[in-house]
Amino acid sequence: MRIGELSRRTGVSPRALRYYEEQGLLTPARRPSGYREYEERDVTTVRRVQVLLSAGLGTSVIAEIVPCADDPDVVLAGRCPELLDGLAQERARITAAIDDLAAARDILDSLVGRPL
Amino acid sequence: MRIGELSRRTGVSPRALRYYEEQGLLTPARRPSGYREYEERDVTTVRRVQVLLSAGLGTSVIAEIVPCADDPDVVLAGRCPELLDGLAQERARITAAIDDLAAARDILDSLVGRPL
DNA sequence: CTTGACTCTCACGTCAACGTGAATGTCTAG
DNA sequence: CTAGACATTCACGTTGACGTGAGAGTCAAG
Repeated sequence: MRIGELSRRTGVSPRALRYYEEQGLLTPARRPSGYREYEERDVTTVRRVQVLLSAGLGTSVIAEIVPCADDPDVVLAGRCPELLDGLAQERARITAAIDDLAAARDILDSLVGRPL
Repeated sequence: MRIGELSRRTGVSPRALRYYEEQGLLTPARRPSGYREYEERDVTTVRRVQVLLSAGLGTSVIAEIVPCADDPDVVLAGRCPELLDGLAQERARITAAIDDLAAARDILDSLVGRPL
């Protein structure tokens, strides 16, 4: 499929999809015309990328993750052992971020007079 | 106290403190020399600002909140009724952000093979 | 009086994930 | 064959919360 269809099916702008390629998150084939040709699995990849981005992961980190999880069935992990450390760190970062948000929400609540 | 001490006591850079003033989050007095003179309560204010910033609130929103909570004892809320709506929205935003982060964390876990 | 730490005000630089044209080429339906 | 939708590659613009000098004034200590 071409970039427009992938864009519609994922809700991600063509510009963003080209940006993902520039960052190494996607590597679509090219037609003789230069048009990008995407695969079905790229739909899944793009969705996964979106979630990870919203989690605050940078494109460089995601670029390391994506190829390790290229088989959606096996979904496994031990494939890229050297990533486990980094992923654990990211997980900790996310947990910390959640805690921070909860703390900020508590502050808002106290400002509004809602008891903790 | 001057900007350096406030910086040390809050862990916030002088540049950031000047930025906060520019955004209306702080309004320190000035010495004849032009030096900023901060009060004790500014330490608390800065810390609160930090938490709210980390929660994703913009400086303009915080600028509206800070003066309404200037009395840390009264901590009350109804003082600025017109803010309640906005704050409720922000609260919802924070809650949504927490949910997103939790979802992303679950995805990371599934990638690592950890069961949900 | 001078040194050094501290402060001041511009004002441009940074980073991330794109948005937004501009100029041009490709494809497909009538 | 031609119009229109869709694609390409630059390349600069955006947003927020600051970082980073530059050039100059201030202040306490020796």
